[in-house]
Formats: sequence, structure tokens, C-alpha cells
Amino acid sequence: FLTQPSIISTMETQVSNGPTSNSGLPNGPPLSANGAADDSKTNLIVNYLPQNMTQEEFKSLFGSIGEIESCKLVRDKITGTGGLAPPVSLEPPSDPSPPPKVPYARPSSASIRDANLYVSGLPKSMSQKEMEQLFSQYGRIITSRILVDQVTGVSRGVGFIRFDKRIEAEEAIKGLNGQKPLGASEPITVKFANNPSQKTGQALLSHLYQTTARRYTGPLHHQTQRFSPLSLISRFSPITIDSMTSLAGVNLTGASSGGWCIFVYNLSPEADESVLWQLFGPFGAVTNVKVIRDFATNKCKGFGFVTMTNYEEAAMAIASLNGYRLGDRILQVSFKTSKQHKA
DNA sequence: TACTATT
Repeated sequence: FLTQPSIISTMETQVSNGPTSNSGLPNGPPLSANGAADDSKTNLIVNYLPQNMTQEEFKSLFGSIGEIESCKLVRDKITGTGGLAPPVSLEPPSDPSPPPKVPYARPSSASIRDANLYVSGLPKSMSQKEMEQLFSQYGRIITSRILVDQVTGVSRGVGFIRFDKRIEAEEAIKGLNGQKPLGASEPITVKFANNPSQKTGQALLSHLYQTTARRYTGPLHHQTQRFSPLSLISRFSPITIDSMTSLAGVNLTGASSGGWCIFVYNLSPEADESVLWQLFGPFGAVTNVKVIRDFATNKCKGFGFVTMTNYEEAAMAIASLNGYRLGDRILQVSFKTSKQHKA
């Protein structure tokens, strides 16, 4: 049931209002006091659906369980890809009834919107349970997650907490943002999470910008280096670099399941993602670029990150772009290290 | 001005 990782992420939970009219049939949805359909026990939310699943496939999946009154497959507004949160309405459960295999959809209301928090700087040793314990003092947690490296399974120090109510999330930010968890050496950052569809749009626009810009600006001058003999840098194998940096007391964290992460320093305040695409793209497969910006000014803080799939191409990009003059600045480019630069 | 992280 799990999907392949993709740059196309699914949309934020979007719960339909479900059935609004009573069918009048013996098995129809129960009515609340005001006569409106009570779908609290018949409306389900289903996450992590395959992105290519169709409405028909989704319906037939649940149709084998019971009669479906209505169902909706929620798709990303921008990409049209599916994958999340179609409310399904089934006949009311018998009493007593077994617990549902998928959670009931919560009734849609303004008070539960924007209650999702993004947490970074978590100690790598902190478990999801421990994170929940930290946040549970501020309210009822609906969902939580800690992002992990897909290969090693180790925490990336980043997670999500969705509270039942927005005011609970606000209180958690006030209480925990910038605070050190018990025993932690670094403070955590707690903020409202981005809406996934926003990020999807940004990624698409970056890509679009990249491909469109290339089409009209013609070959970049780095492009020839893409075909340079790789044997020249073969002595810089990952193992060699690892052993060298271990001796130097610097940990490389450039390598991960997502590819090789490159640290780019001395970007101008006006730098944006497209400049990183243009600089690194000619050297090979670039899967991600990120310019780090100041929250208040939205200006680049002087550095960014580029992820490249292949080690040889990443090494060639670093060898070529470290010391490269961009405008009036000399770039410093290296594999990302785990901590601050050491001389 | 020196190391992110957005299910």
C-alpha cells in the first residue's frame, strides 16, 4: 500500500463533509439532534493511498467491506496526483462493533485547521513516543511523525505534531520553540508546518524555471566539464574521504539515501533556487536544491544545499565550483558536514 | 555571515 518516494507530495488532509442527506433507508446514516446526518461513525479517512489510485479502484477497495454511501479521493490541487484522505461513508457499525481498521474522519471545522506543527532540531535519539510526551502537555495529539533516513532508519531530527485544536498548537509553539528538551544539547524549533501543496508548487516551479531557463539561455559554460574523464577524481573515493575526515574530526553527512548533499557558501542575499539549479545541473543529476533564507527578510542567509544523485558528478561539481566567482562573490562548495566548519 | 530538513 506504500508509494514510492516522490518529489510530488500529497495534499494536506482535506476532509469532505460526507453525506449531508439522510437516505431514509433502514441502514442509512444516523441523524443528529438537528436532523443533519451524523457521520462521526461512518466517515473514514484513509491515508497513504498510492498516488496513481483511481476513484474506481478506491471505491472497489472499500466496497468489499460494506455499502458505500459516498467516497471521495482527494487529489493535489496542482499536480492532480492522488494519495490522501478520501472520506468513505459506510453503513453505521453494529453495536458492539469492532474498532475500525482506518480512523474515523474528524468533523471538519475551523478550530482544527492549522493545528499541524513542524519540529526540527530534535535529538536524534528522541523517539516518536518521547516527542509526543513532550508535546502532550499542550493538548490532544492527533498524529505525530519523526522523519528518518530511509536507509539507516536513523532520525533526521525533524518531525510533525498535529494537535486536535489550533490553539493547542499555538500554545505548544509558545512553550517549546527554542527550548531544549530534557537532556538535549540543542534547542528545538517549533513552527506551523507548511502546507504540502505549497511545497509541491514550489518544487514544480523551480523545475519549470530550470528547464525553461536552459532552453533559452543555451549551453552553460560548465557543460563541457560534464564529460571530463572521471578517472581524475577516482582517488577521492567515498571511503578515502571518510577515512580522511574521520582523522580530521569532521563528519561527512553528504551521503544519504537521497544522494550526496553539498553545502554551498557565500551566496548573495538575492540568490534563489534557480541559480543553484543552473550552477550544479550541468554536472549531472540534481534531485534537490535549497537556499536558506532569513524568515523575516526572506533574503538568502548566504548558504544553501544541493543534493546530487551520483558521487562522481557531485565530486566534479565541487571540484569545479569551489572557488568559482558568482557575481562579486567567491563560492565555497563542499560536501555537507555534520557541524560547523572547522579550519 | 559557515551546515537544511516540511509527512
